[in-house]
Amino acid sequence: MNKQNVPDVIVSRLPVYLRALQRLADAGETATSSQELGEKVGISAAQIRKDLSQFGEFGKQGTGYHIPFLIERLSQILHVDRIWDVAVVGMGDIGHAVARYNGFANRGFRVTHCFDADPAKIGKEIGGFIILDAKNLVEEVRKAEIKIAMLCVPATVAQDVADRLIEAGVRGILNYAPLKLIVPSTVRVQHIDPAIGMQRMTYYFD
Amino acid sequence: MNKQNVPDVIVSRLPVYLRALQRLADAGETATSSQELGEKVGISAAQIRKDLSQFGEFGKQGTGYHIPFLIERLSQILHVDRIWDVAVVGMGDIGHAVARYNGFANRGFRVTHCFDADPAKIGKEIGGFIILDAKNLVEEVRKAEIKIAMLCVPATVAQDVADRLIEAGVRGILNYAPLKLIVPSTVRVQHIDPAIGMQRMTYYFD
DNA sequence: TGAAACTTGTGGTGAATTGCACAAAAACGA
DNA sequence: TCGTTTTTGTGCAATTCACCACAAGTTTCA
Repeated sequence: MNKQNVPDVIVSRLPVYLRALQRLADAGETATSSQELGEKVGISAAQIRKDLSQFGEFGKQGTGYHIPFLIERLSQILHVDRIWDVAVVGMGDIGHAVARYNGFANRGFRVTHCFDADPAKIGKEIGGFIILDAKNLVEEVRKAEIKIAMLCVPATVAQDVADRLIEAGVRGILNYAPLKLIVPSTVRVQHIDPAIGMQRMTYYFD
Repeated sequence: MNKQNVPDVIVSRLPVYLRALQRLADAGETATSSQELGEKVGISAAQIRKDLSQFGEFGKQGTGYHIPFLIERLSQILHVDRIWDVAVVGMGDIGHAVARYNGFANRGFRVTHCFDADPAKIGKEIGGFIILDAKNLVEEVRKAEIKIAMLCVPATVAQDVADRLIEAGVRGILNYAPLKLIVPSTVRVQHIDPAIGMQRMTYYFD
């Protein structure tokens, strides 16, 4: 259960397990096995058992895993047994889409703040939120105690905005800008770049 | 240069190198070193040299790498020394955003076809394209010889749409639906799920 | 009841990946 | 010209990671 000892590669798989379990639960299932779960997520059964064993003994021999219980434990481990408020910065096409994204429901997140620097956009409404002036980003994010941000600004200003988010207390950034952010080791970054995903596929094409 | 022998993990880093090199080129730079590139992408210099050496000797001792040449070679290796036509299926918020995404410019891709099954959306224009009827997906995709698709439909129909894309000749799918697709080994899938990215960060939060 | 069928958690093993260190080559400067 | 600096490509070592196999616990069913 010691956080220091769990490799990143294992942590990165836990959300995948959780997502599959929630789909099973939604389908009315109450029990599963490492075998079945492995087929759903494309990971070997042995791998799943070993990953989960890092955090405790959640299964029962002969029976497998009780889905609601495993969901509860994984949610606790991943700290999504609560709702995290999220700020979206940059209200272009991507920011617009993620702000309205309904895929966060029951997964631990909700967008509560949207920012943009463009005067033409400030004050407009998107998905029930008023777009706030990016000038007040540090102040607003700090006041709302937001720890997670989605960065949807152009690459040219991404590092600057990231610095200000961190100054405001943000500890995790989902980065849609096509560059690597330089952040302190206390801050986590996840990169999302569709073009990189596509280039990882075209390599294998003729 | 043998494709079979290059591990996936190395291939997955090449687009990251390419992206950083293109940024350097845009900034007017013509030369770089594994050291400098490593700092830009957050990967050790030795790792970068070893990765590149899988495909040839692109650098020169004492000098480093000539950026335009390395961009050219990496583009060839990743098969983005051409433009791939891309189909977007599902014109919800995400599909809308990726169809209009301008981050593909100069990275080997352009959206040419948009599909949706909703009669209210069919025929409407998005980013210069008319939304086509998903009923004709197989026929249209095959006719246009499209090999890459972005899947932005709800999870409930994602597998079915993926099957039809593959039937139509698609060999790579960028999947925004929150589930693992079952595909033949000849087809590549890249998953994009913002919630999973965020849960990979909250694990490390208190 | 008892045997057969399942399934977990884990020790051991082999493979894959990363990091280190250095020879060799090129550039630079005095 | 010649020593110093820079940098690549790579053999080797160390680490990390994934997989196999099995004892032990549980359920099922005759």
